[in-house]
Amino acid sequence: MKREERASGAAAEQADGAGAAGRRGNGKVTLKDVAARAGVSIKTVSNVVNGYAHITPETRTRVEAALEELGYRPNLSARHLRRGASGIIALVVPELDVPYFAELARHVIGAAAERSLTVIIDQTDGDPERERFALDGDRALLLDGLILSPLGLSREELAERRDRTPLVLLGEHISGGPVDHVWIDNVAAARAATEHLLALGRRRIAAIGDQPYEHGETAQLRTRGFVTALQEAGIAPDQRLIVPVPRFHREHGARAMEQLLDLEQPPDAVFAFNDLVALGALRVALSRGLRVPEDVAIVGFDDVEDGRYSTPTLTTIAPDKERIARLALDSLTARIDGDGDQPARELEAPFELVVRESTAGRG
Amino acid sequence: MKREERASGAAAEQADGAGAAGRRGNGKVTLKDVAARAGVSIKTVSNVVNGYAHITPETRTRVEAALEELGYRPNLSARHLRRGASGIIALVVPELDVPYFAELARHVIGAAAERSLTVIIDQTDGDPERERFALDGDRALLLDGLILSPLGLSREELAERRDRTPLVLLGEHISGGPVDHVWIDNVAAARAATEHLLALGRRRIAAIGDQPYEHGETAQLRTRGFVTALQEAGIAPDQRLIVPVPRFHREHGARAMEQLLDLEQPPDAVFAFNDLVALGALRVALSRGLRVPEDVAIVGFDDVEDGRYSTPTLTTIAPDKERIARLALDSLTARIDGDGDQPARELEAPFELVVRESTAGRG
DNA sequence: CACAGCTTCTACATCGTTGTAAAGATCTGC
DNA sequence: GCAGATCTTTACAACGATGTAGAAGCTGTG
Repeated sequence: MKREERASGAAAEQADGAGAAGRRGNGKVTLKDVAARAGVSIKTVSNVVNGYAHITPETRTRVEAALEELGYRPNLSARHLRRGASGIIALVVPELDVPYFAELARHVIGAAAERSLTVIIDQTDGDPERERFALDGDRALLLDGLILSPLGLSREELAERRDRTPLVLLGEHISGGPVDHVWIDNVAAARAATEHLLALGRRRIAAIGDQPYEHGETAQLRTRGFVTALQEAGIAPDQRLIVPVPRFHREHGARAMEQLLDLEQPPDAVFAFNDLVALGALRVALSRGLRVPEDVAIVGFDDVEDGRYSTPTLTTIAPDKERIARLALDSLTARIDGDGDQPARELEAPFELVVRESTAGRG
Repeated sequence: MKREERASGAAAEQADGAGAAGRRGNGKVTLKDVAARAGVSIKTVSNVVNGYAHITPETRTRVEAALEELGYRPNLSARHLRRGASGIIALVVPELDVPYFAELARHVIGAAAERSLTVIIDQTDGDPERERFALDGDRALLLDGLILSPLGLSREELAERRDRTPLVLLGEHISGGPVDHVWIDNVAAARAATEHLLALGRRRIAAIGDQPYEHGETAQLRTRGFVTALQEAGIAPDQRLIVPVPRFHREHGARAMEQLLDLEQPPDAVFAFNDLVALGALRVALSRGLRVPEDVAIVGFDDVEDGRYSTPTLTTIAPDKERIARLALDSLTARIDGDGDQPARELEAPFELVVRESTAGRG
C-alpha cells in the first residue's frame, strides 16, 4: 500500500515535471524537485541532506538516488536566509597587488577555510568612500564579519559606524578605538631596525616613509621609533634625512632615494618603512653605482617575498603575518559566535628582524 | 481622518515593538519594522527603497524618515533568493601572492565593480581537489559566475562539470574546450621574446620553465614558440638549455639558473617563462658576478611590477591584463544575462614585448 | 488491549524580500 | 453624475530552505 503510493507519486512526477526538472534551463534543482522524484516530502529530503538520524535506510537510499540523478545542490541564499548567517567574511585592504596585502590575504583565506568561512576580498585604493562602503554599505549585510585594513578613514568615522557586523581592524591606524584591533608594535619594530643599522656603525641614517599628516599613523609610529633609537645613540636626528612619501610604493621609494643621494652629505644607511619603498630605493642606489651595503645599507619592513630575491637580498622587519591572520579570525569568530558585548580587544602580533645582504653583505 | 489613522498606527507600533526593533540585539531591522514605524505596508517601504515612481511625496518622506531612524539595511540573502541572482562572482586562482595573479585580481575587481558585481577571491594552490570544489562545490551555487585559472584540473575533468553556473577559463590550459576561454597567444609571445634575444646577437639561448608533463600546457606552448624561433634562425635547440621547473617561482628560477651556469658552455641569454622565474635567475646570475645583460641577457613573462624595479629592470612579455579581465567579465555577464546556449567563445587578448635593461642595458 | 514511548515522516509556518493582482482613492471627460 | 483611466497603496504568494509540532505506524509494558 505504502509502496504503491510511492510508486504512483513517482509516476506522477515523471509526468508533471521531475523529468524536466533536472534539465530546466537555469539548471536549478530544488528540494521540491528531489522530493517529487523520490516520492517523499520536502522535509525528508532536507533531513537526508543534513544527515538527520532517524530515516529508514530504504528511504535514505531512494532520496540519495534522486539527489544524485537530479544533481541537487542547495541554494545558499535560501539557507542563509533561514539560518541567519552567510558563512562569508570580507577582507578589505587598500591594494591587493601590494605584496604585503597579497601575502596577508593568503593567510586570512587559509585561516578562514579552517573555520569553514569563505572570504570576499575587496580593495579600496585607500579611498575613504570605498572603505565606508565596505564598512557600512549594503554589502556588509551579507557578511558574518569584516576584517578591514583602513587607510583613508579616520578614527571618528570608524566610531560612527552604524552596522553591527563584527569587525576587526588591522594595522596601527586606530588604536584604542571601539573595535577589536590586531597590530604589531611599530615603534619597537622601527627601533629594532634602526638599532641594527647603528650596530653596524652607521651614523648618517635616513628614514624613507614618514607621513606627517592625517591618516599617516603607522608611518608616524615608525618615525617615532626611528628617532628614539637615534637619540638613545646620542645622534641628533637630521630633518633632511627623514623623507616623507605619499604612499608606500616602489616609485616613491625611488624618488625619495634620489633626493637623499643628491644631498651634500648623503646617508650611509636607509630605513625604508616598507619593502617596496626599500626596493625602489635599492634600485636607485644601485643604478647610481653605489654598493649596497658597503656604501649604503638598507632595511625594509614587511618581509615580502620580493625582498628575498632582490640583489642584494633585503634585510627587513618581518611581522608575523600568519599570526596576524589567525588573531583576526579568532577574534572575529568569537564575535560572530556571540560575545558581541565584550569590550574591544587589542591583540598584538610579534615581529622579528631578518638580517640579509642589504645590511650584512654577502657574508 | 486619514492622518489620524496613520497616527494611531504609528502609536500602536511604538507600543508593540518598533521602538525596540531598531536596537534589537542582532541589529537587524527589516522592512516590517520600518513599515510598522511609518504606519504603511511592507510593500510600500519596499517600493520606496527601490525607487518606485508612484508614491506621494508625503508618504515617501515619512518612510524615508523611518528608514533613517531605524537604520534599515536590506537583507541581501533574502533579496538574492527572491531575485534569483546574488551579484557575486568568484575569481579562482592558484596563488594570490604571485604578483601576476594579484595584479589580475585587481583588474577583475575593477571590471566587476563597473558592473555592480562583487568578487570573491579564492586560491587553490593548484590543488585539483580545491579547484574542483570551487567549480562544483556547494559554494558555486551562491555565485552568478566563475572565473577560473586552472592549474591542476585536466580538460576532461573540466568537461565533466555538473554545475551550470556561467564559467570563464583563463590561461592556456584548456583550449577548444566546452567553455568560454580567455587567452593570449603563448607561442607567438615566446617567439617574440626569443627573437628579441636573437636580434641582440645572442646564440646560446636557454629557456627556463618547461613543464613537459600533464597540466603543463602553458609552459609547453612557450617552449614550442621558443624552439620555433631558434629553428627559424637556423639554430638547433640544445636540450640542456631547456630547463624544466616544477612551478613558476623565484626559487625554481634560481635553481634552474644555477644549473645552467654550471654547464661547460653556459648560455648568453635566458628566456624565463615568467617574471618570478626570471627574477630568481637574475639573482643567481648577479650573485655569481655576471653582468646582465652583457654576460647574460634575461627576458621574463608577465610584466609584474617587481620587474620594473629590479636591477637591472626586466625585459618581459606583457600580456594585457586589463583586457583579459575585461574580456572575461564581458563574456561572463553575457552568459549571466542569458545567452547560455551560445557556443563556447575563444577570446584572445593581446601582449607586447617590453624592452628594459636586462636585455638592452642601461641605454 | 489500552496506553506510553519511540521512530519515521509530513504539513505548516517562517526567514526578508519582491512580483502580481487588485482594492480604494482621485481625477478625467462626456 | 458616472464610466473609465490613473494614481497610490495594499494583501498575498512566491523564492528555497529549515524548525516545530504533530500525525501515523510500530513496539513494548502493565
